[in-house]
Amino acid sequence: MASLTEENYLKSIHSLMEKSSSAPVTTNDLSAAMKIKAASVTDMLKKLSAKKLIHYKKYQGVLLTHTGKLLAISIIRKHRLWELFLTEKLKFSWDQVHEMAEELEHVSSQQLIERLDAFLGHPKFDPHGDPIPDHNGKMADYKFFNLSSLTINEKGKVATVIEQQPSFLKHLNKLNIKVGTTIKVLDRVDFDKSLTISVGSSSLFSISNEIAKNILVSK
Amino acid sequence: MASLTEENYLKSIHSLMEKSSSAPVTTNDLSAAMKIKAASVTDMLKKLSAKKLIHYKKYQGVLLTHTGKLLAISIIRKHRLWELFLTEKLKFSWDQVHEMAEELEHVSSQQLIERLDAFLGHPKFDPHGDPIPDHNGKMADYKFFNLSSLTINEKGKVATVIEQQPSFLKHLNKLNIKVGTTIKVLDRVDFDKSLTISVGSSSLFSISNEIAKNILVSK
DNA sequence: ATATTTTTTTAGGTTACTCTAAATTTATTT
DNA sequence: AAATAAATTTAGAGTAACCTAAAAAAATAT
Repeated sequence: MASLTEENYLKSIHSLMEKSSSAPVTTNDLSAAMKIKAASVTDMLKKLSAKKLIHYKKYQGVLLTHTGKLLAISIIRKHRLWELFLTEKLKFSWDQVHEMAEELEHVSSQQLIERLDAFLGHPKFDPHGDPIPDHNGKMADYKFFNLSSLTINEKGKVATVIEQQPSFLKHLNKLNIKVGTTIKVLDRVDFDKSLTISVGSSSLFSISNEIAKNILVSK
Repeated sequence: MASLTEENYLKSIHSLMEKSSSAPVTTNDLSAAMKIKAASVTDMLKKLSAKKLIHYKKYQGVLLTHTGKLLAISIIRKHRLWELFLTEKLKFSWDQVHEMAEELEHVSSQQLIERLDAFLGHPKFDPHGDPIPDHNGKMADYKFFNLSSLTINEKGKVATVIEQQPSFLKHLNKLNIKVGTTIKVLDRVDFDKSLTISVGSSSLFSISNEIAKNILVSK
């Protein structure tokens, strides 16, 4: 239906709309975000408008139509599920996966993405803490932060975890880490990215990056 | 380096070369196989020749150069690994996976495919019994057949299995099925594709399609 | 309120890949 | 070995997505 290029435009429009509090997205915004010249953007906007995926009036910027938004969200869903697959199953670190997911998200099969979702256990957040839309496009309208991304002395409240295996959850129990626990990052070892953290108001210990990157916190 | 389209041409040339015992592949062969008009094929052959991926002389057909062959094999490697991922991890049946793999094989990251290979346990054969090239491009030069693809009254000798989990292998032990065992398909139930088979010269019983499709035989 | 700057669009061009129709080369038949 | 048929290539054109340069509209400044 929509070409790979069209999908990328829709995705960019969506993400710019999210940032700038639902104001119309301008041609220049898109040009800058996508690194494509404004004149080319105009061409594509006409095309997307003809397909009724965006609302577009000359010189007035764009908004997604309902259909356009659904399509954009379905691409975001694919992107985030693939990112999670890459980190959780193929053991990539969460800073390596974006570009690969940019390619994988355009694989068209709907069935594939539903099976992937099931394979991953219907996850709610990607490795960056961004919510994964469900197959109806519904998702949490907030974002968490990866514990391993906090700066030193930053605090966070545990919101959810990525890895859901019993062995991992049991380990968290042992460390007294559960949803709602406040964690403060006190130090980070450059070599292996392991963290020294304080949990709650008392205990203080070190955890590996492997563990940290599976914990999502709110700030 | 090579575009998606170029990759598809190389792949087609390779597979036609395999079939027709290394005779040069003709423009018409490619045109038929790829469903692209002969005139367009000629254009692309010039382009691939300029890139030194094929040996091409007007009216004489084409052969892959060394570089071209390596590239073709690397795409086949990706294709077959993705097929195996789709059947083994996402539980697709082996007749559903070809088209999806056609898309996935063009995802460019080399690292991704190496990790996928490791995740799948460095498999040697895809769900159709075709050998999977290793990361140097080496592979077995023969093909097996999936037990579930045999026709009734056909016999096969067990060559290898796809699923390598201990629980599966233990089950095969119980059934007295091992590499070298001769299996004859006596009946197939339409409803669930389960098979009635005779194993060796004596026992006769029924196995599910789930099991059959993980067994590769030579005829 | 006019002049200037910025943004956006139009006009015309390029590249990759495809097509049809016509011309050329090779293969086959008599 | 010439005539015919089949395969292949050339020529010319179309589409998608991009570009630069120039024109037009909107926003900003004086």
